[in-house]
Amino acid sequence: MKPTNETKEFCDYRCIHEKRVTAATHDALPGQENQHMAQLFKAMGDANRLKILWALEHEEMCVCDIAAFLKVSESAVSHQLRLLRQLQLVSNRREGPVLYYRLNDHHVNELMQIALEHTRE
Amino acid sequence: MKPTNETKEFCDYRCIHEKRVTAATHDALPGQENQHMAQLFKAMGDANRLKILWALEHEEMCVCDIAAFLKVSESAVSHQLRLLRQLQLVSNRREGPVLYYRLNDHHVNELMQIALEHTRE
DNA sequence: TATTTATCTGAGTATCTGTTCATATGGTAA
DNA sequence: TTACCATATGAACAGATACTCAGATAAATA
Repeated sequence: MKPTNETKEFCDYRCIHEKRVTAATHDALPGQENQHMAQLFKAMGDANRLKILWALEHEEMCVCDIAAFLKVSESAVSHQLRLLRQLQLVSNRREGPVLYYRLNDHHVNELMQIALEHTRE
Repeated sequence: MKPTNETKEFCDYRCIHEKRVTAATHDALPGQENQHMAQLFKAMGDANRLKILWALEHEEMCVCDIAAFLKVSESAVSHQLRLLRQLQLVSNRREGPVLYYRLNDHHVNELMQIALEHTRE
């Protein structure tokens, strides 16, 4: 699949990579930013995590609230919250033994709103 | 961890689920929309697919262009494009045996821009 | 027709992910 | 202290995912 000038002149339907690939490479995101963005989307790309983020957008909730809401175990929720915490999408506040979680990133809501529009078209 | 009114009155640090859970349930997305949104984010939550979408935002490209750009096999690209096609995020146009792919959803770019802002804060 | 190019597809496989389960930690109250 | 509650954590397991490989398909040309 190596395109060459000969093949290009010989037969005009052959793929001509160079220009497009170099253009794409030129406009490409730095690998680090691309990776970071993918990580964000991946975090939002799970039905339960997305429900958590949607709920926390409206009101802070503790782990067992979320577990009851999602109808899954508190352990499962805790694992998901750890992931969201590591990405700094949520933060928490302690009140006695109870941890109240809330959204910690204003982009998350914007992303959810656009995705919602998307589903409604 | 069933919360009851007795426990609530008895000990004020216990979780009080009912109000929050019912509030969250009230504001919750329909399961179908939630699932659809998660699917969109999941599709964008892979480094290679995100690179593809980013590249196609700038210029239409054929499969072997994309493969050369990403430095992965054409087969792998074809599998990823099928996924993106099924979600109607990209579409293609045939020119002889060559298929040129392009973005087919104006939300994708908005989402990428916000995610990019996110990474830069 | 046979051949070549570009792409697609299904099967197989290694890796990643999300859950469960058991256990640990931190805070509160008797 | 001891008991209890809310949450966190690590190991283990099942299912999902993304790649490779071999073969199929569609279009152009000889």
